[in-house]
Amino acid sequence: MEKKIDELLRKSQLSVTAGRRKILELFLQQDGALSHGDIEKKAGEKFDRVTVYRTLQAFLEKGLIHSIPTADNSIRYALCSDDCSAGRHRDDHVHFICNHCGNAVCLEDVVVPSIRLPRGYVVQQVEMLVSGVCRNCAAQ
Amino acid sequence: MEKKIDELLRKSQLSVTAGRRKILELFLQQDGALSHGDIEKKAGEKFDRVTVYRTLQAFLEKGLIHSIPTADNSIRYALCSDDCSAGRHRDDHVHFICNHCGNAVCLEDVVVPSIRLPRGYVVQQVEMLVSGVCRNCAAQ
DNA sequence: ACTAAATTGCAACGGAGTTGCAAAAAATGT
DNA sequence: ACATTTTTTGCAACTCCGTTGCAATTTAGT
Repeated sequence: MEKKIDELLRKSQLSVTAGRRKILELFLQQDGALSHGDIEKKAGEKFDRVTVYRTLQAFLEKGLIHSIPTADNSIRYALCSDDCSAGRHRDDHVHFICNHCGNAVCLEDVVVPSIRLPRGYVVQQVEMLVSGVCRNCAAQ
Repeated sequence: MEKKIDELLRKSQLSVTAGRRKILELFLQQDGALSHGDIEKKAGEKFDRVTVYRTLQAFLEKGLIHSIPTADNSIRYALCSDDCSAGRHRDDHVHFICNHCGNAVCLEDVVVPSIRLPRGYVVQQVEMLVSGVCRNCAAQ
């Protein structure tokens, strides 16, 4: 695990530091998405707010994570799949947010359907955000 | 026009005030979506920030407008179609944001396609956000 | 191990959004 | 039209989020 984390960082051309290790570990332990606040809480008091911001920004730039916009204006982040990097970004899956537990997850298997826009529009990115009740919450 | 505005407000069970008239007018004059900041600028120095916040909140609650989440964490608001009200909300169209001019518009004619989620998930709302280049910007 | 480059923590700042409260304006009943 | 009640507004103050500059520390490369 330790190895894997350091490898991932190096592969993304990021210096290996305690903060980045810890934050990347949090993402790997979690199958859902994390907000800045989540990370600050889970990381304990060990890192400065600013470091968390800058780490997330670096991860974003290097294509380690991608951001998920939400209706309540609180951006979440989730690990990208292996074939993402700073250059190319494959991010064509649907995002789901549970209105009950608040968790956000990537539904990697659900591909965003293609759509036709009126003529004249150029499509660059499509984001599909589904909210409802997740599997865990619905089961209760 | 004046008449129409007052009627709309009354229909939504909102007291008619200068601020609400003005802000609703801005939405009617505009075919795109407006952010809080846009409204403050366009309304001039006439209204307090707080009034704008509270007005938007009131409009949201009464179903006059709906919010559009964006990737850059700046919520926009757009007029709802006529058949929306505090009770029922029909909001099944695609939203488009231009990366060039920054404008956000509702593509009322483009319906969000239905999707199948893995079993166990309960879908309550689907938001589809397309970004790219809008008709006006692409034409140049 | 040494040096250059990158990262971190701190302090400070600016912007966004919220709340309490008194003054002002709108709605209501007569 | 007027008085009363209810709602809305503006102000001040506050919190929270995110950013920036800078000095100190840590990492990477040789």
